[in-house]
Amino acid sequence: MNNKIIDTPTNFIRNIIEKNIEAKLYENKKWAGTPGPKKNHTNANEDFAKIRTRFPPEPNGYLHFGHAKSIILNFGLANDYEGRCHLRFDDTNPEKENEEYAKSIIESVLWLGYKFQDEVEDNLYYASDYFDYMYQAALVLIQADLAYVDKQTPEEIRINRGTLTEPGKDSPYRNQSVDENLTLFSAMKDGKFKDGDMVLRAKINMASPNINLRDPAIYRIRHAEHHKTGKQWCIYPMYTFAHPIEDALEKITHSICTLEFEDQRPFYEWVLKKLAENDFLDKPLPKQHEFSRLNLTNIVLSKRKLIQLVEENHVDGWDDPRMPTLVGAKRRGYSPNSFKLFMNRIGVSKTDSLIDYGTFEDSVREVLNDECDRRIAVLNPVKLLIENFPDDHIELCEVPNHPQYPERGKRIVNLTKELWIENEDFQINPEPKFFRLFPGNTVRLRYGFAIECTGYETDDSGNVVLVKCNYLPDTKSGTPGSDAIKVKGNIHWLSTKHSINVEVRNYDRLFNSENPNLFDNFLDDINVNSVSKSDVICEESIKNSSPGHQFQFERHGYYIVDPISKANKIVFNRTVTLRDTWNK
RNA sequence: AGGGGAGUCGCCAAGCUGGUUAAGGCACAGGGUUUUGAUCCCUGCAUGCGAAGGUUCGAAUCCUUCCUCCCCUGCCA
Repeated sequence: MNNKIIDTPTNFIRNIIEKNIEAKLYENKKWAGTPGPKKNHTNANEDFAKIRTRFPPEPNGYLHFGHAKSIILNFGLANDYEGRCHLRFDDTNPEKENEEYAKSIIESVLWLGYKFQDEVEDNLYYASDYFDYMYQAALVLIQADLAYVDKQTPEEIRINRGTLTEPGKDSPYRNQSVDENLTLFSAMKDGKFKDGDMVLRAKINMASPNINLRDPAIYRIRHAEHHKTGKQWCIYPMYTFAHPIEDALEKITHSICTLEFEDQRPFYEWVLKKLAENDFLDKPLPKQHEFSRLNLTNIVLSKRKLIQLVEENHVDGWDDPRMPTLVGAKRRGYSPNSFKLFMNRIGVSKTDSLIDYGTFEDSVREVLNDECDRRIAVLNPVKLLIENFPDDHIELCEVPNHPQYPERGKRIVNLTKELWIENEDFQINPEPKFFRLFPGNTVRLRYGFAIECTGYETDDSGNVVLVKCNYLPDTKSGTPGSDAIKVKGNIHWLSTKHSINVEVRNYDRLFNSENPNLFDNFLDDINVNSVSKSDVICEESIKNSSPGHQFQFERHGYYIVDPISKANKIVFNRTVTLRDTWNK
């Protein structure tokens, strides 16, 4: 089990890294201990980290399952190849980002079990900490006549960019002098212009078949307050310009992103190459590699749609256990190891894929089977009366916490004359192959006695309200006589006098169809029955559990104590049911 | 239509500098163990690698043509 979580199968990125290491690409890689341009690193020692990767979220939302894939990939690579993985906030757009998101992101990465700060170094970074460097990098490009300030309106820029099949047209400002560009860019920085008045553009090729190379904008004017730098800046670098620089300053070796950035790679390389040629950055330069993003059935993972679900109250907040966010997963009981096992199972490639949600749930079951102690709960109770049982007798039954791990200990559950059993465990007229309770049949009360069903009572509408039985005195579990009688059925039970009520919340898929994104409006596909609440009977030992405690309710599934639980009312979220092949 | 990617079993995914019978996982089917119809353990599961040609003693791996799907025309990331 552990090995399945730790041992990651090979993939194309690991192959690249191994080839790079073998080619001694990073033998003389310098690292000053903190990020910086070439002058900071040249006299530093060789980097002790064999490779460096990074997870670079924008702090404008909560992390979701897709991010988990990236986190596990990047941190996993660093761990496996004696490297380091940086957590870097890509906060280059002041209008969308804030500290609350950043805080939650940090918590989620830690929750998954990854560290970016230790006694050796602190690798928590903000792109906004590099704004000075980025400004310098822009100046380097302008001075090399590789960037210019464009006074065209956004509309003009759009029109002159051309189309997918037609080349663009050069801006009338494209051949401004270096001095003019320097003056203008400086004025931009000093707040002399309004948002959108002008923009700094890289000078590459307006006729490139790759639209991303048609003089992309690299700096824009935004008179906005930044969550980290306040009002210090009114110009901000674009992602496409900032990202390669961030990577290079941090001496990242492998910059791993999703497929939609493939077209961007030539520009990523252009920026690095030009800045290295002009002595701003040192080698080895980072290399970008792209993998396909995670797609799962019956959920949505686009940030826009997740925001909509929350803001329009289709769910109860970002951490609603139905949400495919990491904060939601935590409440739902999807443990970090579940994610790791799942990611190892699906692998990393460049193929577009759509993975069945059931595959994820299977990984959850496999991990939770090991991680969770067992408890007893009767979800849908009906009374069972043991007619030949002494009225006030309490039989103490030893119950193991985990059938495969005796070292996890045992607990005592009280057996009495009147019990709760599962409604589904009794049938008046048993269907074929049903081997639980029915009149005349013998089953075992799990960890207790074998019983024989002697009859039942119904109410006026024919519902069974009481099942009657006799117990077989010499059959108690763990005693020599217990094996004397063989039964096929094994049902769980709880004493009506020694049990407590708890609330259980059952969750189902948030969307009805495999791919809600195919709907004109994905909300039309929402599953209106994705949550149901019920009161259930639980064994007494559960009352000392606190939020985050997770159990398997035997024969049912995995459940986790929710933070909204009160002392007198514990609330459980159902993580996932057990596999059930009975109905197949 | 221009550019960039991808197509190997129901779902993933190795292999792809050509050379044993095309790894592995999940799912599925059958059998065994089991005081959870759970877990666990066995066994089975692509003469086939998007299609058609070609090169070769030999091709999923090389060449040609074709087909399908995804991404790109933000002063978002």
